[in-house]
Amino acid sequence: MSITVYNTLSRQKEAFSPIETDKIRMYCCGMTVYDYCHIGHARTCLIWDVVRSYLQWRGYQVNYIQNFTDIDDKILNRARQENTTMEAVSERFIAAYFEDMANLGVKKADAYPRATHSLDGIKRLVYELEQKGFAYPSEGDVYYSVRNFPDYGKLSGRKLEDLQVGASGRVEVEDPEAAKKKYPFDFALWKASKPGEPSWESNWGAGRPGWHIECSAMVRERLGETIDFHVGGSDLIFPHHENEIAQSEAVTGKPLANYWLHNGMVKVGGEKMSKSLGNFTTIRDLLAKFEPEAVRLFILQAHYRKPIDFTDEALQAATNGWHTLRQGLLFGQQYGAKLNWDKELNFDKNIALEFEKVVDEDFNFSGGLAVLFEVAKNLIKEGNILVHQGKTETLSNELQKQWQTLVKLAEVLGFEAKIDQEVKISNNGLTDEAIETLISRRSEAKKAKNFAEADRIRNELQSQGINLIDQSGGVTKWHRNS
RNA sequence: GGCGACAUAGCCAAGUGGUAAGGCAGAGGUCUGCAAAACCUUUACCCCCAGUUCGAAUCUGGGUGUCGCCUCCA
Repeated sequence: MSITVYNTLSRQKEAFSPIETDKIRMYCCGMTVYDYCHIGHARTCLIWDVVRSYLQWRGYQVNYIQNFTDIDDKILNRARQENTTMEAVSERFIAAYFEDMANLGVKKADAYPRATHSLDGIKRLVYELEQKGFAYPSEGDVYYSVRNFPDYGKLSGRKLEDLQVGASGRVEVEDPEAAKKKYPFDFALWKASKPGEPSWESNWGAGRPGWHIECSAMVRERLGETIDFHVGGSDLIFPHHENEIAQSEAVTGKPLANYWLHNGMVKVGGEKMSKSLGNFTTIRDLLAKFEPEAVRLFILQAHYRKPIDFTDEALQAATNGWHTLRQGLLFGQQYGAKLNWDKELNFDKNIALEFEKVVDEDFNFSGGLAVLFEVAKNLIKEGNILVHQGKTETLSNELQKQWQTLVKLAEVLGFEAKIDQEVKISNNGLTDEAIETLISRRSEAKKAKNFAEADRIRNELQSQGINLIDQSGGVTKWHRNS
C-alpha cells in the first residue's frame, strides 16, 4: 500500500516515493507576520501539521520546516503606524502566532527560519543567479529575468504570452518598479533600501530581499536542493511558488520539490477570506466561540484541496460531532477498569488498515474520520449497554482493542479527550446508599403524582453528577456522570 | 481576456467504471408525567444534454452555474 498525492505540478495524483527511504523533507510557506492569524492561516497550518503527523504514523521521519516572512512592506507600514520598528512588529506577531497555534492544537514545526536570519543564503542565491545570467541589477535593485528560464510557468500552467495579454494595461500602470525592469514579469530578488528602512549591505548596495527569494534560500539551507513536499495555500501557486521554482532550479538545475501540494481557500459567505477584502476572522475570535477540536473537525471533514465556507452553523455542527467523537475517546477511561482491562497495548489491525487505505489516497482525512466515527459510535453504544445492563455485547478485550485503536488514530489527527476533573470531584459527595434513598423517595413522589418533587430530586442528583434513567416497569437506573 | 478548480440529501461532505461512506439536523418507534441516554427505522431522479460501455456520480464532448489565480495573500 502506498500513499498517493495530488501534485499541482503534474495536475494529477501520483504515487508518493520519497527521496530517502524513510525520511521526508517538507517545507510549508508560512505567514508574513504583520497581523494576527486568521482562519485561513489556521486551515493551512492545521492541515499540513496533520499531514506531517500522518506521514509519521506511516513510518516516515519527517523534517518539517515552516518559515516566517519578517521583511515586508506591510510589516514596515504597520511599524510606521505604530511608531515602532519592523522587528518589534514581527516579534509581536510571531509570539501571537505561537499562542494561536498552541490553542488550536497545532504542533510545532522542526524549525521556523526567518528571512532576517537568512540573509547570507539569500545574497548567495542572488549572486549565483546573477552569475548564471538569470538576474540583472538595475538602479540598486536586482531582478529575475523570467524569459531566461524556459520552464517559467510550469507550476501554475501559465505561459508568458498569456500573462501579457491578461495583465496588459494593468501591470505597467501600477507597478512603480516597471521602469527598472527589462520585462514586465521580471520580479525583484533584491530591493534597494529607501531612507529610514531596515537594510543589509550587499554587492548591489544597501537593501533588502524580495519576497520569493527567502523561501528558495531557506529550503536550500535547511533541507537541500530537492525536497519531497513543498506545501502551502493555493493562492501561493502564482506567483510565489512559480518564482521559487525559477530561482532555485535556475541555480541548481534540479527540481526544487518533487511534490507540490496546495490547500484550498477558506471562504466566508461564498467569498474568499482575505486581508485585502477585510472579511477575515482571527483565530482568537474564533476560539472565543468554539472549541479548538470543533474547528479541527470542521477543517478535517472537508478534503484539503476544496474550498470551505466558515459559518457559525457549520462550526456548531462540528462541535456536536466532536462531542460524539470525544465520548468514544473517553470510553476506556470511563469503563476500562470496570471491564478489567490490562495495560497491554493491542491494536485492531483491521480498523487501522481501513483508516490507512482511505487516508493514503491524497490525505482523505474526511474518509478517515468516517472510520473513527463508526468505532466511536459502537463504543458509545457498548458503554450504554454496560451502564444499563451491566454487561457488553462485544468481548471486553475486543473493546479494548477498538478503543486503543480509536485513541491512537484520533491522536494522529490531533484529537485527544480528557475527563473533566470537576465532574469527577463532585461525584465523591454522595454514597450509593444516599442516592438509592433519594431515588426511592422520588419513586414514591411519582406514584403520588407529585411530579414537582420528583423533578426536584432529579435536578438535585443531576447537579451532583448523577444521571437518572427511567425505564419501563417503573424501574429507575442511575449512573455517575464521569 | 488567459489559466485552473468545483457542482453528490435540509446543511456539510467522502466516493474517480459494478449500483451512493460519514457528520450535523429532522421524522417515527422501543417509551411510560417531565427530562435524558441509547438503539432501530426513515430522509438522494449524484447540475443539464448527448456519447462510450453489459454497466457511469465516476470516462468523453457540449452546455449551465459557482469559485480561485492572473496585484499582496495561507
